[in-house]
Amino acid sequence: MNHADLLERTHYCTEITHLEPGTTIRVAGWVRKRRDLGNLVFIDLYDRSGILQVVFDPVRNPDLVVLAQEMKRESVLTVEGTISMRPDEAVNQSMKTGRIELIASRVKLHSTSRVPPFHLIGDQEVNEELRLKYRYLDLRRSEMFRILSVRHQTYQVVRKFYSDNGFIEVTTPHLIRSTPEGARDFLVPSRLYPGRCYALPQSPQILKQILMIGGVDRYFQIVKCFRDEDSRADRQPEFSQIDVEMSFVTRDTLFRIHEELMAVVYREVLGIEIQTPFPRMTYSDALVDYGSDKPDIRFDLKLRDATDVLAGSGYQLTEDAIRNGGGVRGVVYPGGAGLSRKQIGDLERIVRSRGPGGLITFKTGDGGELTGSPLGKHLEPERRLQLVQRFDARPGDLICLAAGGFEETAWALGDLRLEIARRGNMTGDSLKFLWVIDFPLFEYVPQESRYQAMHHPFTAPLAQDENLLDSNPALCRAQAYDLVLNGVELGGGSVRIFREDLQCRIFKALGLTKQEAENRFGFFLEALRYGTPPHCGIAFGMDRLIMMLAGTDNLRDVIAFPKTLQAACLLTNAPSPATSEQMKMLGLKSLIENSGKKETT
RNA sequence: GGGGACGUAGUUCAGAUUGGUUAGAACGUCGGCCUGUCACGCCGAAGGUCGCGAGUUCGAGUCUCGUCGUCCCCGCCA
Repeated sequence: MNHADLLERTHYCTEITHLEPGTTIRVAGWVRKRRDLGNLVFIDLYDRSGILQVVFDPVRNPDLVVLAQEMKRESVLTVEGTISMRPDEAVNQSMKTGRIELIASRVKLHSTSRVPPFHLIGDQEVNEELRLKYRYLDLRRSEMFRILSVRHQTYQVVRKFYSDNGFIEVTTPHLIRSTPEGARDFLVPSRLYPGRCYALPQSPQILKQILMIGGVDRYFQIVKCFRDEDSRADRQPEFSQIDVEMSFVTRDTLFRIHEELMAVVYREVLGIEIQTPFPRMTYSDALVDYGSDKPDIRFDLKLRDATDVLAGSGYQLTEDAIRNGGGVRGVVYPGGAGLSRKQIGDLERIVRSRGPGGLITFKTGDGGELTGSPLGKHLEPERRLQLVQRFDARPGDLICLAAGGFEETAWALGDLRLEIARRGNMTGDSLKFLWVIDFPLFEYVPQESRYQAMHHPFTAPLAQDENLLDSNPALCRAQAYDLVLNGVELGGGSVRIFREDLQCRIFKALGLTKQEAENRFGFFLEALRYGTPPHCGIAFGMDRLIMMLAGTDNLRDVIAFPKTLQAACLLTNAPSPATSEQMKMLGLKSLIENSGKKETT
């Protein structure tokens, strides 16, 4: 019985548990599964809320049974029926609607479906390539809707929070002028100006600062950003940021506001209370203690320096490192003395990939004695004891040492520290927020023999380091900060430069001539001359924040239509070749014979 | 730009170390039976360019080279 007038639902499938048995309702959705017992037919109907069992009973409605028996998976229906309590023996405890069912009385079959190319139910892992190609089917899985829902709630909470705090959301353009430094730009060729291009924003950085000069005072935006760099599991070429800028406030006020933002988001979205204020750590301490600029402080495992203990041992690896101005640092692997040679080899590979020539490991015995490294032979009992004490190593632990320059050993041991914690399941389920502050203003690029801005070139130096700008830029620290959660960088920002003279000194330290600075940032330098308020800002990776909230480790899962690692969209087959007409209109000529790789179908 | 893993039925995977008859399983699909199922059950059937292309060989899913695609990492990502 196809009832043409049946379309709109009165309830979502699972939002009926409060209704009285006997109530007539209409639900609409997809056939997830059919169980045909010959005459009696059950259909699991689902919509975004979940599953409801619909009963087609030959006694009450024999015509409907025939229809139900032909119903394919993923067919689309509206069903009218009455809510009924299930017989006691037929109650399904594992379903939200397991105590009730819908006795169908009228049904409209809206559309049918081909057999889906992958299983929409069950725990079976599905090839992500297929999921992305048939994203609309993937999105029908309840887990995907849950994540979309978390994302939606986060957007609402964030917008309300800023609005309540006097921020206004301003939309900035996506077709902007390319400003060098930073990531590779996505370019959009101009038709009206053949040969010229717009760039898609890597972030609205300069525009939001100009909004401050424009007196907006408190700005925010949830905005798409584009960076033409290689992807990672936690990086997409196109991503969303919560972008913020505010005038006439200190860094501490910005911190307080955003601690509150995180608290509100976790409270409203997940019902979790988090503790504020967040601890702060300097970049320098982070590197020394954790070998990272985004330390995961859910566990301790601090790095320790053992240079003084080992100096003069006569062991070549460590002696060379110390002679070359480096040192020996290490981290302890609790209970790691039982590791096999192969397992230790895996650890060594992590260290080597960051630079140090090798990993020196000592197993701590019951009596505190050390075994397992040729370095041991070079150490007097006194020094061995010092080493054990330096690392607070207990019997059964493994002391892991790396020798080399400070930075390379720090980063290497930082990676090792994370691996040790991962293997030891040491992270628990806590949420550890952390501000990392006082980043270096510049980093040296050896290949180009010049400095480049670590954050971006509009970041203010620490006041007390300003005099280092000309004399020793490498030591100059910035008023830049990152917010880190459980070792994941959620966002970062800085106090900005608002004086033209200081901005010019920065450009000079970056090796830009007056002319070059004028060419690249002239409009911005001009703006700075017209009364710029002291201001600061921050930007959060919206997708990463949602990853954390949703508890997934794949950024693609929190984006409705993500790109692959090769920056392709498998659903739409973007990018696609431009037609010769399009190219001509834009004044472009391709150097590639067939406009690149073949398009897949 | 570099390194690594993977690609076999619609899906998830075996088969590859040792090249050799007709490439298997589960789920799904199709047909039949079944009135309380919910991983329904029972009986039966169909379904394969072993990603693609070369090469070695009497013979290649298996070995070699190339290529395409997906994932992971380094570089890169102010």
